[in-house]
Amino acid sequence: MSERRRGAVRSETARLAILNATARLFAVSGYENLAMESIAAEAGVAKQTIYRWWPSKGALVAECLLEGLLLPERFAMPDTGAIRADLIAWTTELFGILREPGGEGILRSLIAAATENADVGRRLRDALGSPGSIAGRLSSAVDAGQLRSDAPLQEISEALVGVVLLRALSRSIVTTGDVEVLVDALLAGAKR
Amino acid sequence: MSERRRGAVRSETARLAILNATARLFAVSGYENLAMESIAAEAGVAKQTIYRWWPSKGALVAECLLEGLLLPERFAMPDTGAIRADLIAWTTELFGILREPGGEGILRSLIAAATENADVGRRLRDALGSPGSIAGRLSSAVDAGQLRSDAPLQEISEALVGVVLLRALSRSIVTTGDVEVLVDALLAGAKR
Amino acid sequence: MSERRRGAVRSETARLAILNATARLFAVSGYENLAMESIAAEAGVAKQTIYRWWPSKGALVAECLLEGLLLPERFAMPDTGAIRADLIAWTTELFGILREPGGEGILRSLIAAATENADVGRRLRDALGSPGSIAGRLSSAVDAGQLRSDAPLQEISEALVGVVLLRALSRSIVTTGDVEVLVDALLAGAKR
Amino acid sequence: MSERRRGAVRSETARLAILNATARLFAVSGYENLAMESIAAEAGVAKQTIYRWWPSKGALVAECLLEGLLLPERFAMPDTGAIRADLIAWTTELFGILREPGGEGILRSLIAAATENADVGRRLRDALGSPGSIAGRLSSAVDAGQLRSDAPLQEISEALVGVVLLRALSRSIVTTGDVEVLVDALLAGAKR
DNA sequence: GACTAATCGAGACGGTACGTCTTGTCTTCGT
DNA sequence: ACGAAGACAAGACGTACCGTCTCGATTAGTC
Repeated sequence: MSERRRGAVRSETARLAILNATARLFAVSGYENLAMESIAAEAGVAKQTIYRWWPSKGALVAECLLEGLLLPERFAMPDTGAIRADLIAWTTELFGILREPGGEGILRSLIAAATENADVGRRLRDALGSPGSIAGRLSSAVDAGQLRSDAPLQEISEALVGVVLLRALSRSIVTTGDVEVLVDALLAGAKR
Repeated sequence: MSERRRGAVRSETARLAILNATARLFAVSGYENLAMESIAAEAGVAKQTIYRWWPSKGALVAECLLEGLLLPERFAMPDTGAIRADLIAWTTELFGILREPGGEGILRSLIAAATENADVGRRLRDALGSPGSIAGRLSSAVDAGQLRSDAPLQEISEALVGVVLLRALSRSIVTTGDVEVLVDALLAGAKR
Repeated sequence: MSERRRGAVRSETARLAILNATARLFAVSGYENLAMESIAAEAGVAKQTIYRWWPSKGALVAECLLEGLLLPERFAMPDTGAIRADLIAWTTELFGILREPGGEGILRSLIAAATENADVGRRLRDALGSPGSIAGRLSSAVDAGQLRSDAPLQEISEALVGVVLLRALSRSIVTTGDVEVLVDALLAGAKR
Repeated sequence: MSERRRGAVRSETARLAILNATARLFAVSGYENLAMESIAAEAGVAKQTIYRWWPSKGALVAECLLEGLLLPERFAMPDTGAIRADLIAWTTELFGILREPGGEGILRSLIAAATENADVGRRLRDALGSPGSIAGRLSSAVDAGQLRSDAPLQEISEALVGVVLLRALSRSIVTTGDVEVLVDALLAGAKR
């Protein structure tokens, strides 16, 4: 016996307008200067419609992140068979955000969001180093016999992403050579 | 002809009261909920006295950080001669913040401050992995012949600290075993 | 050819639930703090069901007033034959509202409703000084030869009620003696 | 020894801007539609500056009333020596508000304000029938021997004002003849 | 019995205003 | 000149209601 719901159904139009407005304003203003009132105005939506479905700015940004609206879609891990080259390519891409105009700000804004909202934190880690990307690639390298079967894949993933975060926070200049050194340092103990 | 300044001189009492009030409230409320008005009230000082000397909340927190008022004082790098054991001890200490009640919040608050203020970012990196601590220890291990002379010391430092940040942001549970695996992974390629 | 309407008929249950909920909440909250949403909730009714039948809060309160749900039922004008005594008794009863705990608030709330809604205004005047009560009693006193036939009955009625309103608005303390003085003042010119 | 205050002093400019903005918007919108945000905007003032000094819209309107910004300044009681003529002139003036375009709305708005705020109620009574005006005039008529010394001056005053309020609430049409009838009815028992 | 309309409870929606909070500047007086 | 006290403009916060609309269920004539 189904417990029938009653009343109007959630408007998908409004939901998408809100998420898109959030993504657009996030890119422009960053997390700190992102105002719920502006999101509502930009989305052509009442503030209460946002608060009805998301408890906080953090949760809203988290959902944007999950929907892939905040970060470029290019973080697919390549798989050419050569694990070192693939990692370097991927990490270079990742560091690339920091080199773009405004890219550093976006990443720092995401970090700021993550400090406020646990979901953003988890999704940030996953988005950058998700099972589908880095960890998966590493374990397929294990299968291919390129890495030792007891290599600390998780730690290597986290270290790579962690360095990116630290560089974003400390406003360090990122050079192209850094990537190779870092990848080699991390792979050193994992190679066969 | 002396270029003597005139008028009252900056009150050291007020300065210390402000810094201490900031540190106290920071520990209680975190960075986001830290209000300048509360700091002024807590310090028994006028708001203008804060703004006269610090341009923003971020700068104020940065100075607290620099003065060692925000983080426990125990991050001195040990030097027993055994680089692996020393790194494990130090990293365990570092991860220890995350395991303490409220410690995770403090670290996340510092990260939040770093996203807003470049000084905090730089000082956070230095406080956790400063030349005087980890980098210095690593280079003395090189001198002692324990690590290769071309070992990527900077990258190892940053990876260690980066992992701590990532764990703080993603609210991952930190186990004691993680530290050894991480240190071994990072030292693998650096050992002689 | 019957012009009969089709479809479900208006629910009397709902209508009564709404009126009763309105009366109940009006007594508790007053007119200003009376929310349509609360009425709907209290009545177990959808908001639309209210708006389908009443155009506004004012109209709803007006109907409550008309149905006698808002004011005590005791404003029947006595008719003992002695016009002065009857008027004093009735006016005392009227002033009595102001002396009861909360009664002043109810009257003020009705005045507030009257400022917004013409119907409430008219019904308030009629409810307090309707032909069936004060004006009728006065004209029967004329018939009985107690009052002059050209006595300004309407003005006397309005003055009595007006004084009650003014006292309610100005939060004046009402004493028992006031009533006699007032009635005598108003009857003075009307007596034979 | 004076307990000297410190800090900036209240800005008279802001105070006047707020009161004038309130009076202007009150005349246009009435009490119900008078928004604190509009007042702040119209006055070029922060909302907090209003709330710092007045606890509510009612209190703000009360002060406007006290400063004579809401009602025309013409309610001075004439004193030609003839009490009946003076009373008729004054009451006609008073009823005049109701005959003006918008005047009825202003009076009803004031009544609405009075239902919310005790000060407005008291000041409304005083503004319309203050000791300086009607009650004073009546007692000088007593001195002049035109009225009996035991005439219920207070009740006559209140009845006059009360009728005006009732007419405003019930949207009754006010004719010129009404005034004379009313005044005569009230003076009847007071004359020598 | 199918069709058509109107009602109902539920509740999402775009809006407006609320009263509070914090920021960073400015003003006043005392030291 | 500096400090405390604190008023100020600006503007975001999250909440409360408004009146409208959408949804599916139900009810009552009409065909």
